[in-house]
Amino acid sequence: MTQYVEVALAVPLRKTFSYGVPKHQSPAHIGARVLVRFGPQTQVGLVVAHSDTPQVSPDKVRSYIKCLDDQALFPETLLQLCQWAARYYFAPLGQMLTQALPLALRQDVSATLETELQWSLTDAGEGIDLSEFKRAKQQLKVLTALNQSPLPQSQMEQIASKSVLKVLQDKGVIQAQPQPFEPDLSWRQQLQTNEAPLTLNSEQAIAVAAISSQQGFQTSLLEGITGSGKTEVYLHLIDAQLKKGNQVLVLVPEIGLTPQTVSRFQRRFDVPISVLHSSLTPKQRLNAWLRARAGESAIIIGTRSALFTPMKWPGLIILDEEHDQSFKQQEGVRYHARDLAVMRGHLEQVPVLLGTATPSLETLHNALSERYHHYQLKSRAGNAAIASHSLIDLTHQPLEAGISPALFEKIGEQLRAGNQVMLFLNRRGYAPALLCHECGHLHQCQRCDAFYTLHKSNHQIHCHHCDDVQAIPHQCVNCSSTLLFGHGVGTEQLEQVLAERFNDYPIVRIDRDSTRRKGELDKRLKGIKNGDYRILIGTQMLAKGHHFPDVTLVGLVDVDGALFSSDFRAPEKVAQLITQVAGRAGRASKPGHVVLQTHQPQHPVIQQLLREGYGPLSRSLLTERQHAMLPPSTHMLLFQAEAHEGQRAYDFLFEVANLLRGYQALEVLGPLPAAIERKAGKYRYHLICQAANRNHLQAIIEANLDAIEQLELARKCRWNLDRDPQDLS
DNA sequence: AGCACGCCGACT
DNA sequence: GTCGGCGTGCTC
Repeated sequence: MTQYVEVALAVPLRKTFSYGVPKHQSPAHIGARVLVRFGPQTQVGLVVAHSDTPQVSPDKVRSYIKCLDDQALFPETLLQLCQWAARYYFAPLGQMLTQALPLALRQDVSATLETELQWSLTDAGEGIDLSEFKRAKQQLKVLTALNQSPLPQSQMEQIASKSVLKVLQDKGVIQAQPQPFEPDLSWRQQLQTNEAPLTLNSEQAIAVAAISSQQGFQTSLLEGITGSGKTEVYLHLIDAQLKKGNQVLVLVPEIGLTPQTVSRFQRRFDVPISVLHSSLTPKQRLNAWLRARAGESAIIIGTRSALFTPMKWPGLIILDEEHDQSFKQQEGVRYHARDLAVMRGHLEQVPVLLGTATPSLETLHNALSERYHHYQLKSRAGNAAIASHSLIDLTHQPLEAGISPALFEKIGEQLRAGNQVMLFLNRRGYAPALLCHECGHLHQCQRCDAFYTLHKSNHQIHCHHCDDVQAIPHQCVNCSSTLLFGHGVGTEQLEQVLAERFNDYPIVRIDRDSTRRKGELDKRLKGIKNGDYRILIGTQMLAKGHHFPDVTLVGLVDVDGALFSSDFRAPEKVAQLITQVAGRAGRASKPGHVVLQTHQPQHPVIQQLLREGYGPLSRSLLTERQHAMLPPSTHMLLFQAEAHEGQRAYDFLFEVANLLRGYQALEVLGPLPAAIERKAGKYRYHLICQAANRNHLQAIIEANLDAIEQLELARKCRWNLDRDPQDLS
């Protein structure tokens, strides 16, 4: 007999809470929401289990106030996914569920689709004599229309104004009733396609044939150079699934979810598509979620969090640009959507497809060890040429805004030939520091171990780490000199210098500052496609998701900055960026050319990338990681702690290290200061744990988590766990 | 996390 | 005298 339900709540406590079932009610289903009193507050929680013994003495247990859903909110597989993720990421289940579910479901409202009101005649209205309304033309129009058939609100508003409807409603001759939601599932009966599919080349055809014949759960890596037609493979696989009446979930990087991406799917399939992007209101998000759950959305496209969208008939999960870092959540439960997508496929028993031109070493490792199927697309569809590369050695070169004479020369050449030119620099603002020319002082943020970035356009200096903004000082804070200059180069300066030097050619800049306004990014990208601009300047934002066929020259202004980052993933990420950028440019008739500026032309990563390409380089990097005992051949867990009083954070991690130090299977490094030791006034430290065996890591941490949480210092600093950290900053 | 309770400093 | 600062402790 079920007397109690176990409820997961949105609190950072690694446990569930027992509640009683209100009298004369049957217990809420597992997966349903309940409204509960929790301490002095009322919260919405999710029932995750039934039991007949509460976790605390029965006199402490309260009953829940009411049940909000008469059935489970989502299929059991999704609850299992969240339970698995909570365990894997050492996170409270309630917190994981909170991140997975639409925000609107945390309110005390029923999870049903908003339905439209339907207007009809009342019984009194049916028998009414229309001649009474000869002089009320508007009212007559309404009554005549409804005499034919009931009409939804949207159509009624076309016929007459709200006030007219109100008058008739008050007379008791017409009524408005909510229509029950009926999902439109017609796409499952007869699949309508708009555009005809393209003919596949043999590599594409092999991948499509193999993947579409997969039964149950399989993971495949589709490694295809840019322009090799990965999307066409996706579209063929989606087609096959839709024909079977199955839904397809497509996950894309944050920046890649543009109207153009969605329209590519809409042009091909005449089916309902749900798009889950960050600018939806909570209500819109819930609607998209409910339509997917009801099976109405044939295709669901979204970023990281769309991974948790329920599907009635799941058929396939596609994760595009698998290597993209935006799939890793960086707040709350730090899950990786790629890894969870694979787990979801396993739980739902559907195939998972990871596509990219530049596989992450994690995925490559799985593919090479045959855990994943591996399909390669090596030729560019439509015979588009692969961009050529060259290096510019910056040593002893005079630079202007970081650009060498040789690069200026090439830019001029291409512009005069009527082509577009694209320049990358991964630093926004005018200059990454403000320098005093008399005493050499670099203006530093008071709250961070970082320099202010100079933003000339809005006359500010801005700390990119804590968001502090100040007016540009007139005098040096150290020596009062007025000779203050920007030190180093950012995209804003690059734009200014190029605009002066090539003043005949329109220029566009794409970075976080220039695209802050909603719709601005899309507007600028459209302008580029249109040929409105000839010089394109941007940070990594520009490298993602878009092909620019008229660009014939791509310049990476500063490769060294990225290459010499302290992060062990830096070489992998640089190689991905260079390869991705190269793939964005050029077309068959006008091949692109990529120029890398570096002070280290002999750097082995750069050398191998240019000579052999990303494929061989990534395999070498993988071997190096294995020798260095770094992921993916080992499993990593990062403890991060921060406090205003740095010693507390350090001491906490020191005690954690002491708890964990005794295990053979676990290597513990640190505590070490974070790359930026002080950020927004807080001191930050890291403790890195590594294990060759992930089950050992799991077991050791699980065995010690309670003790860690109970450390006195645990409450005196802010700390969190990051499993499989992507970024050790 | 949120919220209450509680114990010390600067204000009408 | 009280308002309010945030340290501490608890939530079925």
